[in-house]
Amino acid sequence: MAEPKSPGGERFKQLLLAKGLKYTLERRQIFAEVERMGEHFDADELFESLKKAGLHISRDTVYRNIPLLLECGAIQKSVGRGRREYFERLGAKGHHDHMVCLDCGNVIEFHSEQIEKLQQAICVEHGFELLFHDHRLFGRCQDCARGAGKTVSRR
Amino acid sequence: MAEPKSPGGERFKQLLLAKGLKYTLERRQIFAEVERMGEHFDADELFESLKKAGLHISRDTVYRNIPLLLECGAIQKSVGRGRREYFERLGAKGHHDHMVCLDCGNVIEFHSEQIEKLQQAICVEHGFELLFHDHRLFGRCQDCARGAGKTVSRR
DNA sequence: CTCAATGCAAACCATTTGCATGCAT
DNA sequence: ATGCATGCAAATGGTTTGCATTGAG
Repeated sequence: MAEPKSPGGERFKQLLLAKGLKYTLERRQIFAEVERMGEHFDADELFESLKKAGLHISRDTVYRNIPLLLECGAIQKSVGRGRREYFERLGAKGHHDHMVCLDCGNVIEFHSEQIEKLQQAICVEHGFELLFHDHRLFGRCQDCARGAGKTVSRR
Repeated sequence: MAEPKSPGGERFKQLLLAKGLKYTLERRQIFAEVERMGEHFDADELFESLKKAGLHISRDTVYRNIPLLLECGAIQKSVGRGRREYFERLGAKGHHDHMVCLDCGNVIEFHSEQIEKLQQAICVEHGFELLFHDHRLFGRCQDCARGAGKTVSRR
């Protein structure tokens, strides 16, 4: 099996190396699958995807490697429905954050270079090494704000 | 015990009435406790708070009433660390955000007026009515960064 | 060769649900 | 009276962990 050539793959490998962790076949496969995944997914969907691809990697291994994927910036936490933790691939599209409509559940993506920079500056101030972040704005989207407060649908 | 005089309390009562639900002592107490809670909390913290207040309301009842609190706008979903669902009192003032150390779990608070303003501006751009937000930075705090990264401690 | 990674199964634990009883309406 | 609400206990289900085995370095 070929070495991953994507820049993300390199970063993943570097992280493992730097931490003295092993660059196993499973990790390569999980990483590769992430790059094939849709934009949003949860741990179980990733696991199912691997299974469908004919690989036999246990769900546990997927779970155990998610922190590493987060740390190397391959994925970021995302907004999910229900109890599951949702993730999001950080592809060519790059990093972005979310506005979540509390009424209809709709998610709008946004990105602000300025905010990213301020964030980074704050971390430097505190001697904090920033690995990834989670920035969500909750409120009402244009449509729902117009339609004005009916029942607040949960879930 | 006096009737709740807060506007939120009225709204809560109205909602129950409108739905043909009962305005029980427990519901009154839960609601009152929410108004005394800090800005962010989870179901269990709310339950513990009630217990500390000398009331004997079961955890289940707290859980069962959270949807109603959401619906009447007393609280909104927030995001917290770990597996628990976090909530946030609406109308709470003085929002601050957090840096979470992935190694030691330590939480550092920060606040940036500039970021808040940029956030607000982005929302206006999208016609999004911002109610509250969640902004967390994950990484390694000064102490842990110095001690250098070995184990990927989760949690 | 050594220690970390994996798979399996069992454990966890926040949240949910079924059921009998208890109250608000 | 009527039927939703509560408390208890047991169930759920996503995630985590212990342990024996495998495999990367």
